[in-house]
Amino acid sequence: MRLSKKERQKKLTLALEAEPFLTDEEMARRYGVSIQTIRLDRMELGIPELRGRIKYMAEKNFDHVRSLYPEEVVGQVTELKLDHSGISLLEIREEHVFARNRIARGHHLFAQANSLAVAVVDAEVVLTATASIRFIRPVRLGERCVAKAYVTKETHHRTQVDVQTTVEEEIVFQGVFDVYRSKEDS
Amino acid sequence: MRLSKKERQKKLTLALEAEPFLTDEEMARRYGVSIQTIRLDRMELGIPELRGRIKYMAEKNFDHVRSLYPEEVVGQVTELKLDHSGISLLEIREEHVFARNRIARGHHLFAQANSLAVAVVDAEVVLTATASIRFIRPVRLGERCVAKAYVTKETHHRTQVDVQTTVEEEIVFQGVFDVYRSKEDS
DNA sequence: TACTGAATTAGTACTTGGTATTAGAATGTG
DNA sequence: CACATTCTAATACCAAGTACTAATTCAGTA
Repeated sequence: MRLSKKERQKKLTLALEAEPFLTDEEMARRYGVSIQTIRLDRMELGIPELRGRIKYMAEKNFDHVRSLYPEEVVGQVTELKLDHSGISLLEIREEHVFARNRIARGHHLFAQANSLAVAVVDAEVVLTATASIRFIRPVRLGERCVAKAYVTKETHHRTQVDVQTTVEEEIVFQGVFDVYRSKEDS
Repeated sequence: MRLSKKERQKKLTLALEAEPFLTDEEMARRYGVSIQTIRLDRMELGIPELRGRIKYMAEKNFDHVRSLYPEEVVGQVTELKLDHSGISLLEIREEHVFARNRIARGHHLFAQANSLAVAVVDAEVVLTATASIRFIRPVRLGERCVAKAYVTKETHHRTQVDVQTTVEEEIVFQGVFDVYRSKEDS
């Protein structure tokens, strides 16, 4: 057997997220099933036909020009004491959450914490080596995440940074980052 | 006399600028001419058909949105066996690296691994609970990261997923994700 | 007024990427 | 084995066209 129905449907969903301009024919070819099967899949998943998807996107573009900027650093750094501590702020917006349940994807919280951990270390090259993290409770759309980082240990080429992220004083994320650094800035 | 050819064609051009989603039929109705006349007009003016216009807009929108919006699942999922394993691909591009040294920011590798770990788990709600990760060697601009995820343990509401990311067979990242799930799909 | 050329309309065959529906075949499971 | 699920096939139909041919209408003029 090639793929289970479920797997194919999941792949199909993911594929269409990345490439919404695929025809049923092309998808049938990719997964080695008939075009009818793909159509049944779309029915079950409630995915509209190609022309519908295209039109939806075109309309979104036409009357709702989006102006989102790619963030340079994840979160807004509000305080920074090099080699000591730092604070950053991240408000959870649409682009951070799962569409289904509006819960923030873990990697955004990680990204906030990680980039802060890297930012507090004062060196030319700073890279995360290892990290141990906990997502303590789900974070929802609209919540403001405050990440606080503290340098807890420093050895030859390593720095340990503890990060704690809170939403309204409640801890939602914890991480210990072991960061590698070299060519220390003076 | 209704309108001269020139006048009609000028109006038509303007109308389509304001409302690009008009069918030939609708335009024919508006100007009181036959559908064939409208088609001849479009030919002469080099205006593509409705579906072409829509698609063009959708593509513009897609490129625009995609470059600004973080992808749903980070990386391209190429294989997926639910509750068993999965593979995803991520090519490191400009937006993933530090400008200074062109080394990928850790959180992108994490995001690839994390979203893959979440994707392989077959349940309605899937959230990362904890993770323990290691960045084994820096990944550079242009390198192709292949993340392989395997489910290694399953308990009541938890699934453990091990992810290993390689670049040309060389391990660059390792992570153990402890994933919470609920309301299993039937 | 009849003629000419441009403009318009009509009609047919064909295309893409589907929907909607019915029916049958293949596969997996109790 | 029987049965259900899953998959494939086949047909009729649709929108919104392209491509092409042919006929008709109109406007100006010789």
